[in-house]
Order: sequence, then C-alpha cells, then structure tokens
Amino acid sequence: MSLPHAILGFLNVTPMTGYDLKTQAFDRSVAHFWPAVQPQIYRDLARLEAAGHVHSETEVQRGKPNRRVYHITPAGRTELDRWLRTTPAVPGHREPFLIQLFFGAGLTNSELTALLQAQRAGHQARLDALQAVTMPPPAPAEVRRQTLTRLTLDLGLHLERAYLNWLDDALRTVAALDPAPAPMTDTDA
Amino acid sequence: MSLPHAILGFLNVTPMTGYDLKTQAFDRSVAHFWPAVQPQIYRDLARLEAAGHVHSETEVQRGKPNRRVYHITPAGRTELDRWLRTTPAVPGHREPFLIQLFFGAGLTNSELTALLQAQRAGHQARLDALQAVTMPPPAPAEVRRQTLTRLTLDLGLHLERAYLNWLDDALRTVAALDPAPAPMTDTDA
DNA sequence: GAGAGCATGTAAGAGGTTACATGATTCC
DNA sequence: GGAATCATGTAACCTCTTACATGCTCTC
Repeated sequence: MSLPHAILGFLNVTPMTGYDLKTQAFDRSVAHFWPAVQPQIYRDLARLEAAGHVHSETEVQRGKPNRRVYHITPAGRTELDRWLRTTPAVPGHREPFLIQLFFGAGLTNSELTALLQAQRAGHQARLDALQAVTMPPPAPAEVRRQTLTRLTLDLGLHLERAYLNWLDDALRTVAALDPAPAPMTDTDA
Repeated sequence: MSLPHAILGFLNVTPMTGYDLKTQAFDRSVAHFWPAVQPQIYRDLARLEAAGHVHSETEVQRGKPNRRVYHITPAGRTELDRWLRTTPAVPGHREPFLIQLFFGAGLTNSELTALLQAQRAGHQARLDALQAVTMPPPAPAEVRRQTLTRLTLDLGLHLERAYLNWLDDALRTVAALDPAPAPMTDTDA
C-alpha cells in the first residue's frame, strides 16, 4: 500500500498529471527505493480519485494531448498524514541470484564467477547512478526536507557498497574453491 | 520465475511433499532471501507437474493424511540446469519505510525517531536470526555446497549490518535536526 | 524521414498474500 | 481440554510487469 501514499506525497507538494508523476517525480527521486511503472500510476490515481483522496481537472492544450491534472484533497492529506506515522513491517528481501548460488554447486568455478561478475556490474551501475545524484544547494526553508532526502540516498549507497564488498569476497572465495566436479545430484554421482 | 526453480533445486536433492518444501526446505534455508508461503508452493508444484518438470506419487499413511510426494523429472533437471546459468537482472528494491522518510518533513523529530527505531528493531531481529544459523561441520563431499550456502548467509549479514549502521547514522542526524516546525505543504505555510 | 517528448489509457498475466476449510494424532 | 504437528488444498484479492494502442509536435 505504499505506492498510493507516495503519489499523495508528491501531489501534496504540487498538483501533477500521471505523466509528470512518472517522469518528473518517481523516476527522478524515489526510483531507487520505489520504482513505479506507468500503468500502475494511472491505476492508483483512478483508485485515489474513487476514494476521494485526489481530484482531477482536465486542461486543454493546443498541439499537445490534454493534461489531466490531479490535486490532493483534504481527505487525501489526512490519509497521508495518518500513514506517515504507521509502522511498516521490514519487507522480505527476494534475490533470485542467491537461489542460483545456493543451488549452484553443479556449476564450474568459471560459471559461478561469471554469475557473480554479472551481478557486480549491475550493482556497480546502481552505485554509480546514486553517486551521480546531485543535491541542490541547501536552502534554509528546505533543510529538513533535504536532510531526509539525503538520508534516503545514503541508505542506497550503504547497501550497494555492502553488496559490492560481499561480491568481491565471494569472487575470491569461489576462485579458491577446489574445482573438482560437484555432482548435480546424489543420483548422478 | 525464481520460486519454481528453487522448488526444482530442492527436489533435485531429494523427493518431497509440498509440506516438506515449506517447513523443511524453504523455512529453514532460503527464507532469508526467498520467503515463500504455502499456497504458492502448492500452486507452483501443480504448474511444474503440468509442465512435466516434476511428477508426484501419493503415499498412503495410517493415522496421518496421505503424502503427495513430488520427484524431479529429467526435463525438470534440464530446466534447472539451464536456469542456473542465466543472468538475472538486479531486482528493484522496495522500501516502504523510505517513502515515509522521504515525505516525513512534517513529522516531529520524535516521530521520525520512533519510525527509525521500529526499523532498527526489525533489522536487529533479522541479524540475530542470521547469526543464530549454525552450519553443519564441513564434510569433504559437501565443501562446495556448504561454501555456497555460507556465502548466501554472508550476504544477509553484510546487508543487515549495513542497514543497521545507516539507521544509527540516521538516528543521530534526526536528533541533530532543528526541531522547528516544518509545514506539510507550501499551502499550509 | 526518424526518433524523442508529451499524454492518455487498456488488457492480460505473473507473482505474492491472507483467509478459509478439513481432520487425525500427539504432546502438554 | 487445548495446542502443535502433519498434510492437503481453494478462493479471493492485491500488486507489479509487459505488451498493446493512439496521435500530435518538435528536433535532428
């Protein structure tokens, strides 16, 4: 139930269209901890409107498609405010790559290394992207907001660095493994 | 598409029932990077059987419900083997708590601290659970498998420690924030 | 002429969660 | 007497992803 609340959070700052939410809001600020695709944003906007948390007005444009601009309502603001104080459970972490590693005793050392290196490239790219984010110069009225934004970036940096450290450890560990063939199963042996 | 392959991975070691998979296999070894609930396991077993990757036999028991024991088929083994070599994308990370932090400038310092501390408790509990896992004594024939299992545990440890470090930083940062009221929105100001 | 940007959505499906339903045995 | 363990599933629902569909304008 977090995506609708993230939408409310953005609309609470300024009214926007679904398109704006996707390209300006999500993709540029929260994508690293809450990626959102476009059909989902439109669907949740429709639900939020049905619930009375937002309302929309169509702006006619010439030469461009009409814009449907969404505003937060007082009820939406109340809901956002309430949700911001709830305690979310720590989400379960799902890592397909670890399933491969866990069941990968039948792979050769070089196959394992290739898997690890592919992950390494992916996480390095993420770290690079996070490091490329620039924060605007601190404005006195925005210190609180900017500090919290900075913290969300910092978590990404911490986690990606930890992941990369582990990958480097794992690459060394795998390189040191006895390359003796490990049977896929007991019955194969 | 990882859960069916994890099931194949377990059945490749030994035949099991859906119940065994849930209570013996998933909950005791891969839950920290791939939690699975029971209806999902039964559903994927049905799909795997329809695809010819597993087949089942019913064992009649007295005093207990019948057991439906699933075995991997040669086709299932081929599929597992193929999948283990594919390169999975780095999954998007979703953290509801960071949405609260990102939009939490309207909360008081003590409300922010409470949110951080609730997360801290959750992640500390996870770290404790990971540290409580004991590995069996190394058996020569199992070195390769055990090393890979050890690595999956290590990633959990790395990430939970990094998360906790960040939470401690964040708690200090929030404590040092000017507690001046921050308006929820521009229009509220 | 091709591609990017603006702007709206629908349809279909995969994956995951929660609640419900049943029933015997064993342990406290 | 009550809870846990064994063992099967169904039903309903929510979230997220991918593919499809449309059409104009501006820039290269």
